[in-house]
Amino acid sequence: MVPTTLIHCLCRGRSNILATKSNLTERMALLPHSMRVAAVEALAAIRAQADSNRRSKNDETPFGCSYGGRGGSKGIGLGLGLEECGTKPMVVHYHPHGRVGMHGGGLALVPLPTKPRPLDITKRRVRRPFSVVEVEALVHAVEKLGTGRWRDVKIQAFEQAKHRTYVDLKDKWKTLVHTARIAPHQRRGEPVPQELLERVTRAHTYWTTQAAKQQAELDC
DNA sequence: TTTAGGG
DNA sequence: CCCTAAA
Repeated sequence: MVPTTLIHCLCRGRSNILATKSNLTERMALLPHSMRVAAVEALAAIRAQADSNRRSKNDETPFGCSYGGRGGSKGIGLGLGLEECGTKPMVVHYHPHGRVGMHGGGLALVPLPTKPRPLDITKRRVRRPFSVVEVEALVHAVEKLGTGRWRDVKIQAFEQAKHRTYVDLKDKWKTLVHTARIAPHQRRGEPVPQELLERVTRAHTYWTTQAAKQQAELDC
């Protein structure tokens, strides 16, 4: 099994370059190819900077560190000693889609998280993209029940799908509304038929208006 | 537990 | 997907 999100901060403390070199290599072997390529570049760049700094300040050597990240940034990186960057510990983050990266190629140098990740990636559920069939079922249910009864939507359209909670359905609806608004080329994953997206927009507009009317009644 | 939204 | 304040 190849973990897609690396183990939580595998190397927190400092250690010499020799001890972490193999460490890092092992971890990188588990990374998807795209990330591995970026990682090599990142490490080379950071190492160069670290070497440069060390020459003038006789600091400690950098250490390898990889960990599971969130929000699109898969943690891969090289932690640098406090003095390495002249500031605080930093690590190179690789962003699959290069949105946040500032060094091109989706790379970004960000502060090394000090406090333990609040989430045990161990408990995180495996990703399960909604199929078009599921989207169809969701849209159908929302068209009839509305946007504020996810528990009912779950019971009526996903009763057998034990891995789809009503919160998941609510979240999916949110992304569907968003998907319907952005340009097709910005969408990812299995394409959702345009007609289905139109129904999403329809239902969304309808139920939003409906909720507004309800509110108006309560106001007067 | 369910709703509702931000993370 | 996760986290969680409110209801």
